[in-house]
Amino acid sequence: MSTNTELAKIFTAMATILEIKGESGFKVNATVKVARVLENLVEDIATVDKITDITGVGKSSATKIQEFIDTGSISSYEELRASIPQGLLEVMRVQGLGPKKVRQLWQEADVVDIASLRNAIDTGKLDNLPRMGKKTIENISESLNFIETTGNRTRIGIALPIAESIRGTLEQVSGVTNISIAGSIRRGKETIGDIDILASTFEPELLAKSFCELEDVATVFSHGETKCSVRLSSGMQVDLRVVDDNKFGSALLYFTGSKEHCVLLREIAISQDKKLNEYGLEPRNISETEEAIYADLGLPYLPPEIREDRGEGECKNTPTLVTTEDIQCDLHCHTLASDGKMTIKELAQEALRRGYHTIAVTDHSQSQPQANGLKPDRMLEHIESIRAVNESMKDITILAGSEVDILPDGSLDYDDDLLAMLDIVVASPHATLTQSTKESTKRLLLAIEHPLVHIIGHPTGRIINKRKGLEPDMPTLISAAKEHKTALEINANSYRLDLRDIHVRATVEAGGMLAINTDAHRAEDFDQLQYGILTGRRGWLTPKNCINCLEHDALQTWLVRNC
DNA sequence: GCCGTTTTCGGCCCGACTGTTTTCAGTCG
Repeated sequence: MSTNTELAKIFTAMATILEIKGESGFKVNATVKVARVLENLVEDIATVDKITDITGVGKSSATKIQEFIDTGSISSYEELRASIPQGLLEVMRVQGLGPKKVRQLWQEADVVDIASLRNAIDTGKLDNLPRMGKKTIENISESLNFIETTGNRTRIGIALPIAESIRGTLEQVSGVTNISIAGSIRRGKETIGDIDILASTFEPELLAKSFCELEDVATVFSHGETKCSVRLSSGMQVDLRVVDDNKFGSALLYFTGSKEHCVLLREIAISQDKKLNEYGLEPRNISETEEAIYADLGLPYLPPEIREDRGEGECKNTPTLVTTEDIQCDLHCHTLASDGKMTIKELAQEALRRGYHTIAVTDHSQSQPQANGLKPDRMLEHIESIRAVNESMKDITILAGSEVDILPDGSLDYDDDLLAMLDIVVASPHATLTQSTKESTKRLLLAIEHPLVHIIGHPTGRIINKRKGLEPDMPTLISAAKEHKTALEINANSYRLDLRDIHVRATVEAGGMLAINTDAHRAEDFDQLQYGILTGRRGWLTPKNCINCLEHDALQTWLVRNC
């Protein structure tokens, strides 16, 4: 785990412990903020000259961070950790339990972890506690069942289709005038905590009823006039908010978040003697559209994907972020030759159907036997087959390429003579993904510097919620990629989304090039593009930094630039 | 704990819903 990630976890834990101990909410918030800043930091915190120069990190936190860098631990954190049972941090994750109730459970019912909480419920130990009625205990018990069976946040590739389906169903309900997905799905985050739907309607009761009676609903948490919460049988929580039609913009802004972005906007409002909430921006009572609210605050329209309080408040103009319509080619796809399900021709026809001018066939190299990776002699035959199909199809260019393994020592899985015969080389790490930062940086650096490599495919090899992947020194890689004109891939597969958003942002700021590829194995995999686009947009990616947005001839020029 | 174009002290975003109360605390987003 990188130092930044480790420290972010420590500060998050510190904040939770402080909460349980009843410390000031402001102190808790400040600590949470330090954790967030560390999570979003691209460079290794150990390499930062003056830690207090980072906004949100003051003297006290900087001292703790420095202590961790020097010694590998933080004494005040260790003391804090020892002051409460460790299992209480887990208990805080139970829906409906906040710091006050957790403290009460601990001090008055000896609850120290999930198991003892379950036991306390089963033995009736909670029955006589103040403000702990039958319903509250029932709710805790139900949440406990849920946390015991699941846990992770949901990948956007799962959550977005569900959200779209719910939105589509509710849109048909009589009286609905406006309906939108909000929350972290609208912002395109790689994982989603719950689904937020915002609607306005002439018949709020009917909409709420329709929502709570959706086929997949397993539990109804709350069923109010303006807010309903349910859990689906899949475990996902869905919140529906109902607002007046003329307040839709301010409500959409509010419920899209992020929380940090909304705080930023309210602070900007306050500095202008205005007041912003989900009902609008006072004193001029602006609420109909998001655009009007941003305009009254003196800001350009900020797309949902960049609403993370990562500097968007400084924007003078709306950034021109990449869209799916800008994408003109896919440069990382598989066929039957390795582990894909399409022939070369089927792949090209699908690309044509999507309006692409170019498609790259990049099957696996020899070190991927489980994926039917091609030995050099098969690769040579495959190149011939690709050229033949390319000749036979008029309206699309089919590139003969390979997804070549970057071996653990940084060498490539084919020799240079073979690589030189290819139109495009995507070099990707697949195995030995537990290397140290030093080893993985060296490994990827060699591939970036290789003159025959065009793109580094899924640079870290992470699988969301499953595999951490490599943790190379990204600023070093980004700077080398710019220098050697090697593009870094955003693998659009929703399991991967690798590079992740903050590294895309760092690449864009460094002036480097990115690719957004679907890594398609079947025709429907092209639909994953939307997740890569969302990740790109979260990284402030513009079409001019994305090679998939190049016109046909410009792409050809880019491909031969180093050869 | 963090921050500063009135500030190095005194603020720090805000409203809905639930369950338990009988006027509101706690949680959530």
